[in-house]
Amino acid sequence: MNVFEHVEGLIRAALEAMKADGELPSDLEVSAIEAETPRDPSHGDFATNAAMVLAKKARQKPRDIAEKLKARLEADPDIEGAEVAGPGFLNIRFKASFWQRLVGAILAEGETYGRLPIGKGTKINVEYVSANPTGPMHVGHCRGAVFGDALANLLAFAGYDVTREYYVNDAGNQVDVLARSAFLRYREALGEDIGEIPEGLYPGDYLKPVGEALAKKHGRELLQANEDWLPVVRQTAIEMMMAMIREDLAALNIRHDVFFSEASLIQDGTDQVAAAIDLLKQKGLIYEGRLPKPKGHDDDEWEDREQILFRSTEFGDDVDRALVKSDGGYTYFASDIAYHYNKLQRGFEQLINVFGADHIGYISRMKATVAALSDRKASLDIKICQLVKLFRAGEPVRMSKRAGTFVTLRDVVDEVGRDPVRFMMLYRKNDAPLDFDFAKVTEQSKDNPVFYVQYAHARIASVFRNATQAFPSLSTSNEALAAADLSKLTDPGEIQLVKLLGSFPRVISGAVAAHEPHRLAFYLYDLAQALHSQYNRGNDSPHLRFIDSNDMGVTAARLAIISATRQVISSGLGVLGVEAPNAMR
RNA sequence: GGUCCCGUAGCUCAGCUGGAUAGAGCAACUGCCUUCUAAGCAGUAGGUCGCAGGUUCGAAUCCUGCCGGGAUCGCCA
Repeated sequence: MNVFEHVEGLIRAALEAMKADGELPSDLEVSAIEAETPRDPSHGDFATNAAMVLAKKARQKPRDIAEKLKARLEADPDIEGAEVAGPGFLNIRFKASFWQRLVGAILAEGETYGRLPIGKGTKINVEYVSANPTGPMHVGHCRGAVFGDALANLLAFAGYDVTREYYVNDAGNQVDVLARSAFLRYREALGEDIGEIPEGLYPGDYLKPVGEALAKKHGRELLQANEDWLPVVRQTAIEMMMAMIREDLAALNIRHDVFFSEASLIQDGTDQVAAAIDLLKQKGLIYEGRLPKPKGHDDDEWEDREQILFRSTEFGDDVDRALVKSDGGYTYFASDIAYHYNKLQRGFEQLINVFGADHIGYISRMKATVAALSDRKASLDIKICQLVKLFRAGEPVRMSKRAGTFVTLRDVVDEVGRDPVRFMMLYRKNDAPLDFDFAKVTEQSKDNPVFYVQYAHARIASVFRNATQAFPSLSTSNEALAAADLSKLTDPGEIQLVKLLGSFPRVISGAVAAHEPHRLAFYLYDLAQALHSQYNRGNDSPHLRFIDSNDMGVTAARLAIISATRQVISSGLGVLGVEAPNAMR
């Protein structure tokens, strides 16, 4: 049950009735009206802008429409009353019985509460992380990883058919550099003194195991003068790097469905890059020409040359893009075109890419690509995760790959734990920069929203443990609690909590539409706050405690509320990929 | 110089794609522990939503121009 849809339905029905009775023009379009929760609780449970939205087309004053709508709605048995306010708002107040019933409805829906049928099985591809397989992931990758994963969870929760995908950049220069770096470690593993790792190669110790594995498997047979060994070493190195990356992701509870190899685009005699470019050529979007020299930095290496270009400007990009390098190979962008063509061919109607802030400049060309390849039919949304600044007790953590002082994703997860990392990464809008302080994230206090939300869940579990002791005969299943006499729920704080539970589906639908999981994190914080608040009222006023040892009936009704609350917190944390514990340590 | 993001309370940030008197957490001040786990709660104080125009019943939100901060700027991945 989605209370907002329910209320909007009531309003639309009332408007239709008004049309039928001639109070509104019969051809009036009514779909734009909305119900929302007023900021000020004294304005009632819901406010609708219907009168103001319709006033112009109906050629009536907003307040007049609102008055007529008020009369219609007040006939509804669930509605306590309505008032016309301000320029034409209609504030609607529901009876307590309506909210009491909602508790039962949420319990009846159980785990499916909030799982809106928005996605309807739409095939959607979420590509995230996609870190180069040349070393361990650093903290910068962490945010995109968590964000992408939570977004994928969110979409799945809302009924999309989600594929979680990782694009492996296993072609091109960087993986050759990786191979050469690993080859040095191989020689080292065979007993050679390799000295300092030369500039331009990867110096990290993490390649030592690769060298050892190569030595073990191949002995000395790779020691050749020419570089025939390169493909072998490269493949082993990439495989071992990807294994390491998968492990790191698993530490964050992240598992992708597809690891898509860039190299596979041009393997086994097929050239998907050429095929994708051919398609664009057929659409008249490929031509040979010159690009203007980019301003801003004066490099002497600029070479004005005739090259093969994709007319991305036709789809909103600010300059056409090169597809073939001066050495004859495809550009990275050309591979990207092929890769996204491949995604489209696999039947995805919607694509989402999660990028780091350093890729902002690629948004318009990628959108142009998908628009061109799909004749503007498929949608591509690109979510940017801004940089994460690390702090340790207020001091920024300086990182340098050379000095070996860069902080890996694994370091962070091992130090502060999976749940705090995930929640903190999500407790901020994705395109806002994030300060991540080890001290604060590790602190188990109210300063830290993770524990605050988890504690609400644990506290409910604790109350249930106590309740079954106080009333051994009381059945605490959702079914039994839903059947309790919920009319005993009359305290304003209790009703307030129910109202908040009622807005869960709306939070989900908003977060899904905007592709913004952080909204859910903030909602859960609010919900936890309402729970703690009501719990604490019981300290000041014992008759408000969830457990009234003299009254099993009222206890059952209150357990119904907090059981529904537990359900929503559990579902919400589940989407965020954070554990919902039954006890805090 | 071009493009994109950000600018909201002393600090860190929300603000439900245009709604009413702009919210939360820290920090400050005032209360509350023989507790259904105080890892908490209630309250007070704190804002010209960067600036100036525009769009309309209505703008923190949309448009334009400035100011300030950041990212990025053929062929690299």
